[in-house]
Amino acid sequence: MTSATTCWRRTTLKWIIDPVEPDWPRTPEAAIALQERLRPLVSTTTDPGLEVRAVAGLDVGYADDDRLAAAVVVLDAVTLETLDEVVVLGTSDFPYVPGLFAFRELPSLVTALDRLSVAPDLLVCDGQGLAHPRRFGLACHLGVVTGLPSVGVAKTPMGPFTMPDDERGSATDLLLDDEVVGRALRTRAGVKPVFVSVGHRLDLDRACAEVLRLCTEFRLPETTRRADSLGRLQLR
DNA sequence: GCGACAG
DNA sequence: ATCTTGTCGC
Repeated sequence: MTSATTCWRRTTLKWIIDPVEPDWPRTPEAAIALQERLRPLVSTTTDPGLEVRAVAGLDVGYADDDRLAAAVVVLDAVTLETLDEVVVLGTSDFPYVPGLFAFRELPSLVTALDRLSVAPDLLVCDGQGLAHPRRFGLACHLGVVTGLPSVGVAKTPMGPFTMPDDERGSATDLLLDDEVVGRALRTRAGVKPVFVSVGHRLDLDRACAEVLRLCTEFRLPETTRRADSLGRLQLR
């Protein structure tokens, strides 16, 4: 059982849901059951007073063996100055299964988040949020367990989509089972779009606006890029 | 049944 | 995810 409304550890972040203990799934069946149990907790509305000052970028890099590096960077949302960084070395215990991606990366990411000394206002995750077969991708899972607003930014879509216009900022709906689950967002002209979906405590418009704001120079948000290079560096 | 399927 | 050279363009 997940123990609700208790702190997992007492640090910068207070965990709304016990993130991994004691019943962390070890089988696909148990993982799907946990997703379906947590899915109703997802919120798609933005707090009226939400101000994103500190943005966290999360990414996991893999080595040749079964080692991985979970990296979290916290940036000033305006200046993009680094406020905090944490890297955690771990192993991949759960196989990569589409739809269960979170179970591979979430434990190490949670450990990294727990070691932050600056609390972020928003989590920018490398993967899907609601654009997921059970509407509970990595970004939703991280959002729900931390209680923080979160957004998923994926490099490839889960399903078919229509290509947005070439202009930066243009977007098209991402549909799954006749339902809008996110957007294909052009973050830079002449470059493939990214696939944005709500994770938690955010509406889709705001999610896209926050992502666009972080894509100052490249296709991917600066948060994701920094976390990626930090993890890559630590793996060597 | 078969293929597709975030990283 | 990761393995990689060159190449086009700002």
